[in-house]
Amino acid sequence: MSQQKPAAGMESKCPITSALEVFGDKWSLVILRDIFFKGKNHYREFLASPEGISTNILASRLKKLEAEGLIDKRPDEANLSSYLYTLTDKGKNLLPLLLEIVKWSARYNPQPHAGDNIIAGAPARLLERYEEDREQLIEEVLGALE
Amino acid sequence: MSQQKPAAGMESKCPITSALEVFGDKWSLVILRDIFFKGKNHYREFLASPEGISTNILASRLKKLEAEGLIDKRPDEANLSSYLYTLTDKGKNLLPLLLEIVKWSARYNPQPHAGDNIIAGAPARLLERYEEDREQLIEEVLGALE
DNA sequence: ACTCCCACTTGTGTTTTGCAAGTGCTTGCG
DNA sequence: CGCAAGCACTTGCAAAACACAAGTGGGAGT
Repeated sequence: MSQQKPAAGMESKCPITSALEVFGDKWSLVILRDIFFKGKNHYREFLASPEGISTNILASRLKKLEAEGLIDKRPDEANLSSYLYTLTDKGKNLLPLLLEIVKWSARYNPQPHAGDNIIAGAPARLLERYEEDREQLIEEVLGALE
Repeated sequence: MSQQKPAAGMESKCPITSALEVFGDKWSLVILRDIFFKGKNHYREFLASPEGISTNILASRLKKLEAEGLIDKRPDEANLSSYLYTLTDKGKNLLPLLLEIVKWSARYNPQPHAGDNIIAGAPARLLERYEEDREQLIEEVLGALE
């Protein structure tokens, strides 16, 4: 079920192409960002993101991300009528990629000033730390997910 | 500063969202990959990639990438009826991001064996070098673009 | 002048996405 | 219990993006 294999008879693909098949769409990385940097875990929280993902697209993306093994879905013990979406190791290992995106974007697509989230709100400090001590920053962000 | 709610039509965007608006589609990174790793520079070369991009989509992506300042378009001095598409500095600085994708993909989406391109063909060696001496690898790939 | 090659554009059908509304299960409350 | 409210979706339909095939116009070669 969680096994990912190249379809039979399929041309072998380059790493970039196969990665794009997993998260190379408009919404997957936004969802992962919400988990990594905003501490979101619920369907309703992803829906509330300012980008405004549609309910059907969100549902299908969560299903796909789970099928690809990037996230796990389980009942929320604290609220039995809802579910928790959390990163698997495979998903967590996308953090360096996300940080490279933030780094590039901070350099070339500077934003005026944003409010209430770690990456939009404090990219400069985050990136400073990224340059200084990348590994520890990664550990720290991952630690905050628990 | 005061926290700013996303006002109608003018919400401040996070670095990830704004980056995805630039290259977060099915084809942009494939085109950039062709330039970075396959040394391609012509419309017809991008068209010949095994992924099979459509002519209209390729044209629109090249236009968009140029508009975003990731690539330059200029006449090919060696063949005046065609154009060269080359990376700008802004585009070149996406290399670390591409390499992170390759790294993640090599780890979690392993490919059997591929033929004739640097990343699909020799990801292991490339990534070994990435771990050992990231900066020099980046310099080297960029140097090969000249 | 005629034919290639080249970088596109145009037209048409299909797939993906966006939006609004609805569904079914669960929970809290009188 | 009965009922409303919250939750995670699903469904139906319109709009947009995309794939595919064909065509266009300019330049170069012969």
